[in-house]
Amino acid sequence: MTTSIKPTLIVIVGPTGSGKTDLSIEVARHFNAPILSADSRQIFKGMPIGTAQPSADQLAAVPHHFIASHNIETPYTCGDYERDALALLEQLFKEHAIVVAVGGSGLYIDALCHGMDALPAADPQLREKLMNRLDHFGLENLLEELKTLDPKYYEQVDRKNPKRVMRALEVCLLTGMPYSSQRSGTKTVRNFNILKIGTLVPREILYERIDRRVDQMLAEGLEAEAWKFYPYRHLNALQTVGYREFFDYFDHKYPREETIRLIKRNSRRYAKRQMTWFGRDDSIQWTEPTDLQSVIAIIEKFLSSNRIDV
RNA sequence: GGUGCCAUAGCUCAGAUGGUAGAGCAAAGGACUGAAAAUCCUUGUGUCCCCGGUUCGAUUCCUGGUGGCACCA
Repeated sequence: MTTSIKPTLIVIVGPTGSGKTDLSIEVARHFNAPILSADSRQIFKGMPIGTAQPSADQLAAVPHHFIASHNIETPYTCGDYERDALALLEQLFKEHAIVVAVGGSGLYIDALCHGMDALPAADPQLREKLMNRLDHFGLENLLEELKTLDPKYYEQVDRKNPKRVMRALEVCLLTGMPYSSQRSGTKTVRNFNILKIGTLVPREILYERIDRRVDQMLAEGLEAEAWKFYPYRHLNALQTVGYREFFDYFDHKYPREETIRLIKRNSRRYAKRQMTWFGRDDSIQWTEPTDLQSVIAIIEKFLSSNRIDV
């Protein structure tokens, strides 16, 4: 007896190195679901080692979307992701009751699950102008204009963070309206159910795993992968842990040993930031990622409570 | 075995003519609406090796231990 056929998106989140990928494959296989990646870096082509993309076997085992699908030279943002992912989901839900989303990019997860406000996308020319102003006249100069155009946001913005200030100013200038007046602060309700599962690993163990994984990446040829991108190092896609440190190494800023230390350290710091981000989302159910049975139990319970027939 | 030097934060070390101490690195906490693996904010965590002595007061000076390093044997 099936009444509701509202499809379900199972969202697996967690810090880097916590076992999201392996878990997502298992869950996807168990429910015969495709995988939608929510990772701002794995989406790019040519970065399999540095971004720890799923292995060839894993990619063959379950259909994946948004893995190695985009070119590094084409800028891609969370807004693009929301649009593209929703369009894809609409297609996938025609064939599947369940889709598994996995990723560590908190903003992408939020864009997917709750939507972004209808703000204008970045305007490359304006952004360059603002960056020039920042370089020549300093952040104060930008803040002064923001204070005039959007006093409300000026009060709440992180005034030491150039990216925040520039984006706010950018929106004001692009729309002729205050940035703050266009931020709804509300979450879009999707026409599919969402279950968020977080991969919980004790920090000490996670950090050890990150260190080991970096060693593994090096053994697999991270340096050569980074070297290949050296000419493209200024692209946003390459502002990525593992590559940046090698770029500096190629510029002889520090020895190789230091490069490795920094990659490990920065990966740990990245994981920490992810934990902070996901930690405040109380809709996430945290579980031990290696305990597949309990993860499946959580999902089954959710499905039955939402009266979904699989 | 002898002599000398050292012992302070997780690590490397600084310091106070005696008033319970601070840098770098590491780390921790946080923010986050089209760059998000980005960007930004905050925070010093301490039996100053141990037992005594001098002193109003010792992590600081002194005796003796213990551990480490160097040199001489």
